[in-house]
Amino acid sequence: MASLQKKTDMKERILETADKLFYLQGIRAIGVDTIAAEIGISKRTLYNHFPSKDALITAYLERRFVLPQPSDKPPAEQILATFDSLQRRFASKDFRGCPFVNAVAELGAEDKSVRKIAVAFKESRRRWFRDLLEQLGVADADGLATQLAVLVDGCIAQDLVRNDPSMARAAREAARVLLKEAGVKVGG
Amino acid sequence: MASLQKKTDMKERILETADKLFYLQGIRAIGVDTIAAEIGISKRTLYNHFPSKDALITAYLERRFVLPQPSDKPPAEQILATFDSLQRRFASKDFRGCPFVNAVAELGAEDKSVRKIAVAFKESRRRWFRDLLEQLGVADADGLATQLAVLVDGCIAQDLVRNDPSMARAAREAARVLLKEAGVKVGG
DNA sequence: TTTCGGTTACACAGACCTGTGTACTTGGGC
DNA sequence: GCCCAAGTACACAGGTCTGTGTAACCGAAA
Repeated sequence: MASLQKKTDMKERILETADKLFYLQGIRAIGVDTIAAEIGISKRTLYNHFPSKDALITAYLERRFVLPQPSDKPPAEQILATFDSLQRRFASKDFRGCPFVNAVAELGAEDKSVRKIAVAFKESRRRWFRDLLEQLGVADADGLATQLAVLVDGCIAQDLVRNDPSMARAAREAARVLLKEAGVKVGG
Repeated sequence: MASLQKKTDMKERILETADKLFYLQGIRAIGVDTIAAEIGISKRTLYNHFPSKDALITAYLERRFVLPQPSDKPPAEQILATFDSLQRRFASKDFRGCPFVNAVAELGAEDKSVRKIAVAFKESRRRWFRDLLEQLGVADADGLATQLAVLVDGCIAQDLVRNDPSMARAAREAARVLLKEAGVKVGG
């Protein structure tokens, strides 16, 4: 089974490298040769693990589909912490927007499978907000969750263009006001 | 002077077509051959009007740099009308997100001139919001303007992925709450 | 030792890209 | 009628891309 282990290792190494290059430089900007060269493997090996670049793109996006860890912190705190976490990520030079939004922007709407993953991701985050808001007893949890999701993608887009992490603070402040207006007791 | 007229016409025709194709299908996805073929001109003619594809990309984005018309409607109404206008544009099948955000996503951060135009555009809209908020006597006009700009780009990104014009309504509702909280009297 | 899965090196097809070079046509102004 | 700017037709250089074909290699398991 050592060979099988090695096989999955190789697949993961390819995905890691593809992730880094696709995300930082763009999916269309990176060729499979570049990915193989970066790892130091032959292009043949890459194609033995993924049947096509499209499959690699799909796997890249699926790997980026990470849900927030469940937490026992108060829901309102979790919601606001989302924006603090974003602000920290904005500060990194390796942050370059939302990979799903970027992929849809790059590949166009005709690419069904990519758009499907992107929609699923956006909806999963909106639902995460909604569940927390329901725990808080917010009347229109669904509507407010949508507004929070808009704030998240808004500050991400703004930071992508401007490279200004304070966009996350602005979004956080807006979120705080919306929560308060919805009757949620909220701290700092 | 008829020939000069024709010359500018040709340049404008090239730009129009480049705009349509770049915006709907992506800058990297469209080659200069495709643009020339769509107009029915030779590639040589295109290169007689623009020295390079980069120049065409820059001109495309500059042409998209349209400021809102000055209006004598009440400032709060103008602000909220922004989101109504977005909602109408979302409903069109030809809407595919913000061309500036898309260009930065596609071409990467290394492309200085593209990013510069994108930043200028984002900032010009934020300033437009800020001026209106100052007319309304809002205390932190600058901060609130940033929040409104975040809402705009947020619902655009959401609609790009989801194709759901109601994202503009959600952003509008959030904007209404933020305005009210800032002490602005605001209608529906 | 033999076998075999995974990998390598490398050439190649076929497509597409940007940008140029060149000789030809066409139509309006003199 | 002639000129000349603008556009056309078309080949081509030189690069990139995805994906395949093939023969050799290497290390571990039988």
